Amino acid sequence: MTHDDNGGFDPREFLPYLLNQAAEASSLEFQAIYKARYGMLRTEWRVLFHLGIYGRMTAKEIADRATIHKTKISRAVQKLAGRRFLVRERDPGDRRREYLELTPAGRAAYLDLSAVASEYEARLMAPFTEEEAQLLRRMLHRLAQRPAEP
Amino acid sequence: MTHDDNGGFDPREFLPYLLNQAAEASSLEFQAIYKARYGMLRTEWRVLFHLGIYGRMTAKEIADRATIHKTKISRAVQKLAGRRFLVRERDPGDRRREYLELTPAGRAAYLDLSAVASEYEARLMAPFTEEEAQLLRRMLHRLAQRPAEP
DNA sequence: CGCTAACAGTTGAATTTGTAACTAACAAGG
DNA sequence: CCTTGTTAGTTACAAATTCAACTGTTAGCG
Repeated sequence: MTHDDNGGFDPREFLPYLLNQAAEASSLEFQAIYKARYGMLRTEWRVLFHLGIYGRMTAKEIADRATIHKTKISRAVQKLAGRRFLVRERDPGDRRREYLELTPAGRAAYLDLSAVASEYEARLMAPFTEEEAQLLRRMLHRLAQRPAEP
Repeated sequence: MTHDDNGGFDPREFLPYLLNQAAEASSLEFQAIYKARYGMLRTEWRVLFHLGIYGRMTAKEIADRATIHKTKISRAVQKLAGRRFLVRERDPGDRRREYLELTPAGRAAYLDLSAVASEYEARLMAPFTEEEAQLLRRMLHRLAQRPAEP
């Protein structure tokens, strides 16, 4: 043997690595769609989706829900506002905060893309049974919880 | 309701999104370790691991096995070589190719990190049964297969 | 009040990544 | 040999991401 045998540890079976590969592969195709149709980046459609689903909210709220850094949100919001997909409105009660809301154009894009996402997801899950799919979701949710800092 | 209800579609349940969150959360802690101890980036430790496990091989072989773009490999190899974690040796039979091999320092880093990775993985999987863990792996492998282009 | 700390959001500079084009080496057919 | 095509690996430039510092605003508290 020309190399170490470290107890059968295989980097291709390392969970964070596997998760990464699956995540990348599974977003590739969908990414191509929102990029081609609306020139959006990933963070942009995430913001769009959050506003589409939950309605009017601030950048901070989106950042917390989606666990996206605030600078990414800030830049995504700028682009979406520039394309008239959303409007910003300062909160009169707390002038640091700014409410974001989709315009009709933004809503149309959201509806279009969420329909595509739905079909896409169905195709991704097609090889699995309903039980498997549910278990997968549960496990991913569990893994996504960041361990608390002391 | 102040927003659209799009057939119950929730971005937080969208599979590519969930995979991403889980992947990010699960690599965060480990990333901090190899970054702090060895100043490595993700691609760098992947290259290190591959060489540690499979021994001497070329950049192309690593790229194929790990599905990492060759430019990333190239830059990772440069950094690892600069830190004397690996040595490069041109193949006399085909002078385009270059064999990569860990130095003792590289091997030490690999052994250290693979031990950490092993424990880390065990902790990640601890909440699940053995059957669940195996199913998760199978599903991730399946999802990671990119659909063939026509 | 008046001071300090915290917060929402933005910006600029440094890193990192992605895309394309490039060099150097080999291979195969005429 | 000599073109044409392919491969391994590198580099240059643009795009995206990260990190730190910044503005403006509110909150807490002596």
